[in-house]
Amino acid sequence: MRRNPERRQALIDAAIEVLAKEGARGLTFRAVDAEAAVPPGTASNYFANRDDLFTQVGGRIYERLLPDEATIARSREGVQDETRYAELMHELVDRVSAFNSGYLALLELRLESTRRPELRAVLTKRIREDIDANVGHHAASGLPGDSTSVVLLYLALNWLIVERLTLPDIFTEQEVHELVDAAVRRSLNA
Amino acid sequence: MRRNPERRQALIDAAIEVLAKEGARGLTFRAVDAEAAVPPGTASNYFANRDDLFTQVGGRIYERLLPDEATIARSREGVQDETRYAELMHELVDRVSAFNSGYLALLELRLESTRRPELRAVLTKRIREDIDANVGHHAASGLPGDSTSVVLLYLALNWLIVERLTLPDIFTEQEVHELVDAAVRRSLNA
DNA sequence: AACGTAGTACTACATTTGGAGTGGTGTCAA
DNA sequence: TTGACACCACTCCAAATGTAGTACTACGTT
Repeated sequence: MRRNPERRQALIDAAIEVLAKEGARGLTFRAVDAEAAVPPGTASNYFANRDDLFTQVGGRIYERLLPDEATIARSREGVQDETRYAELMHELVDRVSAFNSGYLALLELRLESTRRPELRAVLTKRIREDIDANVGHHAASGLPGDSTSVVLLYLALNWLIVERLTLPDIFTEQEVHELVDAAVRRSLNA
Repeated sequence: MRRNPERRQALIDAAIEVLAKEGARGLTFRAVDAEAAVPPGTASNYFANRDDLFTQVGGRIYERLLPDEATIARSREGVQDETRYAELMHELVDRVSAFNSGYLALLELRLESTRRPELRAVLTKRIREDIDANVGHHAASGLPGDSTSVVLLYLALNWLIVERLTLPDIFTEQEVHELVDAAVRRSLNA
């Protein structure tokens, strides 16, 4: 088992792209090698088996989807009212949609996790933490709404992103925009 | 190309199970043969190629997820108020969750459709029709809320089902129940 | 009632594909 | 000089495809 951490990370990031492009079943050592532009056989040296590869990707993917420090800091600026909330949610949807392959890869992982208990455990942990962090962050921010608002928004926006990424012709850009606004407005109404 | 319609349907239904169990990449002629308990090579005779198989499954899956006539008729009975609406949404979530493999298969198809234009066209058409039908049905029912309510509910409940099917430990049964109630209540608040 | 035919089911096989894993060699740096 | 890693090549294995050939069944014809 090789230990070079940069190379390992590069392989995992390549695996994310492969997942998005080829699907879970297409995530093979050889495909990762090709995507990362390293010689065939390399991924074999870095991951014990496919299960291991999936689990490591599951551990990493979430880091890449979350906003960075600067973005989080920026989100705390300005008046924290409903309009601001909507603005933040638009940014969120755009940011996630922009890292297209990351989100698709996460969906692939979710489906794959129905067959891989270890992966499921990793994802469950990460996602629970994320939801809790969102609720906590919201509570501390002074933004309107309660914890149920946060979760309802989480639900609606997630599917909106799925819809946009998998079947982009269902909703127009305009409709997506209006739906984000409506989701914010109505979620906040306790 | 064989024509026996019952056999074809049995193969497609088997394909749905395979999709849910093995994922999109695992949907092979041989796997369908095995799942349908027919001799190997049979599926080859019924579908021109994998693309054809995907497309035909995409055409059928939605029929199996939609409520039957009796259920629709029943949904129109009684007072059509917010409480009733919530009741119907609980039934919806339970019904879809119960046909577990169907919903997972649809998710697999969505992801696969990013790679198969023909499949994407079929799914887009079906899902547009479904959303429009829901909006129309809602308008005629006398239930409270506007068309945006219907779509927001569609978004939130879809992801709630995804969450429940792929990572069942994220929300408890109790939380799922409360989220459905909250989603109905808040979506209706224009 | 016997026959012929068409469509389908079943079986077997030849071929292709692609991936896993490993061992050997080269290279670089401590 | 030694150890860790990159690179490359080769073998083995598993699985799927598509089709050719045979058997069965139902139905229409005479």
